[in-house]
Amino acid sequence: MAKGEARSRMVAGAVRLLAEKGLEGTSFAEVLAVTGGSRGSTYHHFPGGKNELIDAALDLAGAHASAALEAVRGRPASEVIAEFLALWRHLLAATELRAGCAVLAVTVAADEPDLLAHAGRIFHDWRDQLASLLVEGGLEPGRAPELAALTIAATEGAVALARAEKSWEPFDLVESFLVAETRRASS
Amino acid sequence: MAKGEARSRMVAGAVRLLAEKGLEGTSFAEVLAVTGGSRGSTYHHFPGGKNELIDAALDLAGAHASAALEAVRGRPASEVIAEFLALWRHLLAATELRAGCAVLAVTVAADEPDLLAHAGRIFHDWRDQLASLLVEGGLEPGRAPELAALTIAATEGAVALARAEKSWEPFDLVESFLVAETRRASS
DNA sequence: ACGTGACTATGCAGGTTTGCATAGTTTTCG
DNA sequence: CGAAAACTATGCAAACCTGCATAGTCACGT
Repeated sequence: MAKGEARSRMVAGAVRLLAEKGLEGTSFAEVLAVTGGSRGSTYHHFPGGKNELIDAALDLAGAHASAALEAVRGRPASEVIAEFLALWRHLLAATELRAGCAVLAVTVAADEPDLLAHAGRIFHDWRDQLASLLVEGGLEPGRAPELAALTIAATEGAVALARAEKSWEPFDLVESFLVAETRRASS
Repeated sequence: MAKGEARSRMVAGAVRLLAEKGLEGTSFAEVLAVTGGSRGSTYHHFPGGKNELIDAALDLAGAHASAALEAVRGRPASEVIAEFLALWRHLLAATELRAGCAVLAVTVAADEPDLLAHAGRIFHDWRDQLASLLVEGGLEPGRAPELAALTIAATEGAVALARAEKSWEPFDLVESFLVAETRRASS
């Protein structure tokens, strides 16, 4: 195995487990059962213990969405919003509505203030980045922070509702509203 | 102590702990530390174990919001939306942005399908009830399911973002948009 | 008064989790 | 080649959780 690959696989596995089973369901034992690593090397890869694993997973999840958004910089605002929703649609589809957002999972179960603050930074970064993309996509600058916050909040909630209800309906309704509203506001 | 009071107190304590510490943070030990009951009587009050406690907590949390909504039946749609948001604003204010939604906490951490389905039923009931209130409040019936789903999803997300960022900004932005949009759509 | 059901008090068993120790193996690089 | 660094393998301790057992106490109704 290449250098550091075991660590990377564990971090990716932690993101998946956070999304599907929540923070407490993301134990080292579960992560290793998914990634196949060795129990004894956990504190070699993560001297900071579980918090270091979760921190790395939050960064990976945050960077994943951030990179996907950056790929549509310059496109019309409604396409930017559609891309953000497509990210979550793919996650729901790939897991048959079983997975949600890893950052949200940490937010609602965080026992340590550090983890909660880390999740908060990622949400804040997403809002800033999305607002900037919306402005570049033709949205009136004064409305961008509002629509960015609404989109992220509504999408996170819609993913959770779809998971719990085991139905695409909440997600579909929220998606069509957000895309239509953005089109109206940026035309 | 009156008959059944210990049980009721434990259920209420479970709602608070779910909102602040998530599903796994809501252990019998934690609940009893908050409500003051006795460890030995847990399986007297809850023969079904922890799942019975969480089920009861979900019902209480669901009924609480449902009753508050029912109290504004007949009022204009924008006031109905404002009331729903006020529910969560009070929770955030009372806990200095530390608590969130108990139903969402179960959704993202549920290990048992039964608990997830129970959370889903509550979300679905909220959507149905809110849509009906919006129609009675003057909203065009075709738009009610969409606006109900958007409001619940966006509010759940906004509460989570506000908690994580320790800032009222996401909640304020989402609230002002939803109220304004409802006013536009129902005038 | 008395019995029954509701409740308390204490404790235990089996499992899981984190964090670490100790020893052995593989990889990498000079 | 040879040594250092990276990694594996196994296991252990302290803490926690759930679920239950056992015994004792209180309250209420008849």
